[in-house]
Order: sequence, then structure tokens, then C-alpha cells
Amino acid sequence: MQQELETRGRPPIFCHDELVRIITEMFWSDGYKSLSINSIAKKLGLNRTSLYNSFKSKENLLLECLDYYAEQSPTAKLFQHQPQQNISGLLTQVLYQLCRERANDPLKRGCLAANIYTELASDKSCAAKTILDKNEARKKKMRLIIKRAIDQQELPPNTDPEICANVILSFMNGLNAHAKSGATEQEMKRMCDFFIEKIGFVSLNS
Amino acid sequence: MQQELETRGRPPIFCHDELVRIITEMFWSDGYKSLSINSIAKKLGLNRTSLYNSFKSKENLLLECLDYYAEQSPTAKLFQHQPQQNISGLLTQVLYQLCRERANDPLKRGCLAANIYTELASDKSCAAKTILDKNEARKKKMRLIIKRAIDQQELPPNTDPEICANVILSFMNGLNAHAKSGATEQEMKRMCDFFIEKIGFVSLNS
DNA sequence: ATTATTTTGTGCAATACTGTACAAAATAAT
DNA sequence: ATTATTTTGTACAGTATTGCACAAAATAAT
Repeated sequence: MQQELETRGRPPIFCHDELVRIITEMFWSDGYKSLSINSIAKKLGLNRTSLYNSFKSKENLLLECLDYYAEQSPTAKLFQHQPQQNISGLLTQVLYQLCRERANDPLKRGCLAANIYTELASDKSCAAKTILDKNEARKKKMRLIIKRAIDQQELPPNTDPEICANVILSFMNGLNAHAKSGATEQEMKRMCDFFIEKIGFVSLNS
Repeated sequence: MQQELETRGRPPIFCHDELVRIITEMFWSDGYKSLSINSIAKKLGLNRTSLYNSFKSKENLLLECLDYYAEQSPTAKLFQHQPQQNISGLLTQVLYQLCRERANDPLKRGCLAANIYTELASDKSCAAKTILDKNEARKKKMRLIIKRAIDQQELPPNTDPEICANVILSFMNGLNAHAKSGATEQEMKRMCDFFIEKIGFVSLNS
């Protein structure tokens, strides 16, 4: 009685996760409805059936891509940060990272999640709900960060954490939109500088 | 030899401009690709051919809708304002109007132009270009307004008008996105209050 | 070698879309 | 009444889409 080392059956010609990464880029470029399973298969030199076999359906494929996107997205990475650093520094890092990634995207695609939500919100699709959930989680995280900033006296004690968090997130969404119309990294960074300064963070170690 | 009073031929069963208004709402709800000429005709009790006859093509129909939207949009109406009023008051008006319209839309559709641009930017469609142009004009207008605010000493003299204008427009775009996830009018207005206060307008007649 | 299992490839079904061709209907001008 | 003109309605062409059924191919376990 021997231990199974490899999966039985004909081995797939591709790596599932690698495929998710590549197709995420495609959805990012083309949107959901415009990108057919057929064209994905053609571009990757695969058979359409292989995709249906590996991913249950087109919507399921999108969901996997959205999960991957959320994991590796700039804000996600930086929100995990739990530094001793002051909050204004953290926020600057997040925003600068966003500027870099968005402005240096030659296709000016903006935010995948925002794009897909715009496209699918009216369908009440599963993907739209997923994005809303992730967005809510992001709001919650941002509120916590703002609260910490108030505690650390980087923001005035009378600041409403929820409103402040929403304003910052709205500005970030606006930055995404701005990038789509072709703004440069420098221009976007200057907008961030302006915003952070005006929002009135008091830097601790200055 | 008699003067023509009415157009010859079988009279159309609908009014072209009225149709534009109604179909604008449909594109706003459903997006471009999801809304077929067929379904428009069905909903309006028309024949598909009538639509092709009155509007050259589906894309042409969209362009007419975008023009109509731009004319009646909240920001367009208020940007035409040329009041003696101070700029912070004008800006508050614009933003509040945006909050009202966006939050009270039961379908939470956000901004039609932004939605369509998201959907069609990668196609390099005519509609996407049109939206970019209108957007550029809006930026220009906002820069002028900010310059006036600086002249009127409502903003510090060292303010960069372009950056400041971009930040405000980005925030507005962010508000649109925020509204799509279901924010209330009150919540959005409080965000605007926060933003306007922080941006540091000095009110003249206070 | 044989069997169980998994992926691949071909072909099909059902549906939907845009745009056009052409006849039928409805109206103004003659 | 007849004619010119415009809209309407029907039918069709051409294309694209998702998803499924089923046989062929490829591999691990026996």
C-alpha cells in the first residue's frame, strides 16, 4: 500500500494559481462582460473546456481573481502594517504606493474592484456583493487607524473617526478615477501631499 | 407654392429628445453593453428598427445620452453659476447638490459618465473620448474657480490652483463611488463639511 | 498490462446581439 | 386621387456567448 504523491489522471498543462494571476490582469484590462472565456482560452493557447473544468463558471473565475486582487492590492498590503510609526506616515506610504502603482500602469486601468463593481452592481451579482463586503472591511480598518491617530494626538480629539475615514477613502477612490484619465505619478503625489497636509495631521516625530 | 409647416411622411410615435431622456436613465442603470437595443425597444413598446432609424447606431445613441447627461448634471448646472457669492459657499452648494442627487437615487447608480468611462475606456471608444474631453473642461473650470478663491483671499496665496482643483474633483469622484455603496445623504454631507473645513477655506462674510 | 482518474479536444445546443433589406403603413404636398 | 416621403414592422444575416456531452489522451495506482 503506497502513499499517493502526485494526483492521478492526466496532468494539467497549466498552474491554476498562475492562471488566476494572468486572468486577473485580463479582467482588469477588459472588464467582465467584454472578456469572453473564448478569448481568454485563445490568448493563453488553451481549450475553453479546460477553463470550465478548472473554474466552475465564468463568474466563479472572476471571484477567484477578485480574491487574488484583494490579497496583493497596494492598500491591502499596507493596511496589514502595524508599525510603531505615526499614522500620517503610514497614510502617506499607502497613498504614495497607490500613486506609483496607478500612474505607472501603462493601461491606466485604475482599481479592478471598483471597475468590476461599477460594471456589475446593477446585476446584484455575487461579485458585486463580494466587493461591497471587502470594501466594508476596509472602512472598518480605516476607522481603527483614525481612532489610533486620535489617541496618539496626531488628530484633534473632536475628530469624528467615521467621517474622517470615509473622506480619506473617498479621496483614494477619487485618486483611482483620476489615474484612469492619465495623471502622472508626480501630479498624484502632489495631490496626496496637499490632502494630507490639509487634513491636519500633526506629525509626532518632526 | 405653399410653405411646409410639418414634416412630411408618417409621423413618429415618440419624441426624439424625450427618448434620449428616458434611455439615459436606462444606460445609467444598466451600463452600455448590458443594455441592448432590443430591451430598450421592448420596455418602451417600440420596434427596434425605429430606434435604429432615429439614432444611427447604439454608440450614437449613447453619445446623445451623454450630451444630455452633461447638460443637466448637478455639477454642470452649478458650475454655470457666476455669483458674487464666496467660493466656499459655491463649493458647498455643488457638493450638497451632489450628495442629494446621489444619495436619493434609489438605484445608487453614481455618476453615469464615470460608469460609462469605466466600462468603455479600454475600447478606446468614441464615448470614452467624449467623457475625457468633458472631464478636462471641468478641471479647467475648477482651476478658474480656485484661482478666484485665491484672488478673493479665501484660500492662502501659496495655494497651487491645479493641485487644489484636482484634489477637490477627486474627492467628488470619490463621493460618487461612496454613494454607490449606499451612503446616506446626511453621511455624505458630513463628509463634505469635514472636507471643506479641512481644505481651509476662509469664509468672507461670516 | 490493466484499471481508475483526470484533463483535453471536438462538437453541439440554446440564446443573444447589432445592423440591414424590404415591404407595409401613414402622412404632407400636389 | 396621386405622389413623395417618412416611419413602422417583419425577416434575415452574421457573429458571439456560455455551458454541456462525450470521446480521446495521458498519467498514477494496481
